Amino acid sequence: MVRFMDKDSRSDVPLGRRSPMATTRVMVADRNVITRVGIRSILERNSGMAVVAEATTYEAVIDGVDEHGPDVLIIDLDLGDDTTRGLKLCEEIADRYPGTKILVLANTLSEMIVVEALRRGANGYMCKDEVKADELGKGVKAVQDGDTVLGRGVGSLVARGLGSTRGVHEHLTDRELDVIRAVAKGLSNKQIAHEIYVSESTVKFHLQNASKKLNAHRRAEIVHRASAAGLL
Amino acid sequence: MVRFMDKDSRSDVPLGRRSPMATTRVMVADRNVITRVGIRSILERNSGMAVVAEATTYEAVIDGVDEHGPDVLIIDLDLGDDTTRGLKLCEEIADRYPGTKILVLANTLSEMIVVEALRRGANGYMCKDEVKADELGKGVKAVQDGDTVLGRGVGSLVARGLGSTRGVHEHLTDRELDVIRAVAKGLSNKQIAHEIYVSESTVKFHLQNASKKLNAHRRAEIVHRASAAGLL
DNA sequence: TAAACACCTAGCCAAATGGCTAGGTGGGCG
DNA sequence: CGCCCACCTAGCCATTTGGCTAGGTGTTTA
Repeated sequence: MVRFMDKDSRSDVPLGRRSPMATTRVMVADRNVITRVGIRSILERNSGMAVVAEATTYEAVIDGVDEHGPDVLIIDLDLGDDTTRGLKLCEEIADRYPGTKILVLANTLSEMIVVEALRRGANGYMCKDEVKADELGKGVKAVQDGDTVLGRGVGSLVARGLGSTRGVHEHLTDRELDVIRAVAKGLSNKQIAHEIYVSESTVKFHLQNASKKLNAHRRAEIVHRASAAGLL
Repeated sequence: MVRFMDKDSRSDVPLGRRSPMATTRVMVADRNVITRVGIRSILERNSGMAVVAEATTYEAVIDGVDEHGPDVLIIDLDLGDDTTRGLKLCEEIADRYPGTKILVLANTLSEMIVVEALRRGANGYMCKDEVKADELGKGVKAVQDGDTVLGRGVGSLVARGLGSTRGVHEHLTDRELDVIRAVAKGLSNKQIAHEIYVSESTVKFHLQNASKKLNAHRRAEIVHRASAAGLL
């Protein structure tokens, strides 16, 4: 079952279905102290859950999950300078620790990232700026129950995306990202070619492919979209 | 006095200097519930301060300050779709309510925004992702005391910036921002000209000026910088 | 093994861009 | 009153770009 949390769909979330004594054990991964404290407060006070571990780096997430085996991992994919690594982390956790459900709590809302995260094993995706206090606890409970949760705004975004393009799961390759990052620095194709030791043609090739994947037609737009997706 | 919070300079913050009974009254403006709860927890539990009001929109900030007259306003400049409005808000608060000190707590760290905020009356600038739990309370106390506080990373950034370019306070005009936002959408100069009802020459003119101010040489770089500064 | 994929290269051409000079207007401020 | 500033326009020209077609390699995977 997939739960959308747009509008007033909150009423359909069945509360008290689970054994009331089984405290949900949560782990929080976010580089931001304020956010960690906030999540802890909300979860422990209002939902009777226990935050058993925290992490601020990609490495610490693995260690924490391994050591504490939480029921749910709330994670911000951006734990360093590379969101892509957060996605890989999702995959690894989902793979090695199937008992731990993953709820992504992101700063930015990008269709591409959402789809990628879900594809790689995340059980839910919510946006920090959109989520209401009570929704957080409900979201955690839902993913623990095995549901897929899409927070406010996320659901409609994905639905819209799925309708428009067939694949959508088209993610940028490493090389394409290299080129995009260079473009963001204001380099010309020639300069980029020189920087990454390939011909100018190759740079253009990667850029063309990236354009199609991001549905952009100008390098400025590519940079904008990549930036909005937290990719650079 | 300006306090930098890089490295281990925390030891030089004089604690207990103020009357121990005068509880600091704080107002928090941030669209993100988690952040609001987090700040409240940190401040009330560890520093004995009181969060007397919260706000999630630009309008509500003014109302809250007017009604509660907090000692310190902790604000995220990005309360909507336009960070520029947050800057104007700073100016207005500093102007009309000099009794309320302003501590900006930003998501992103951009030299331009920092300088602009301070120029318009903010008393401190900290970055959410960099700040440590204890620094938040100390920062609030410091701005209340009339000091200017620059959080970890912010101080060095500004110092570096001040040394490099003479002016730096060069901020983008409204029109330049219009054009940059259009560029980010992937429009050509011709399309932009049509969209904002000016000639193509004018679009190029604004872009050239923006290039100089942002020290960029290609539109992709302009978009990147503006994006990093939270301007689009 | 064949397909799929990331990656690399070449050339073509119209269109867009960057970098400049050289003008114009109206509003605000010392 | 000048002066600065945001804003608007024009033209020039070398360079860059977008979009295309048409190849090539090596690795992974069904």
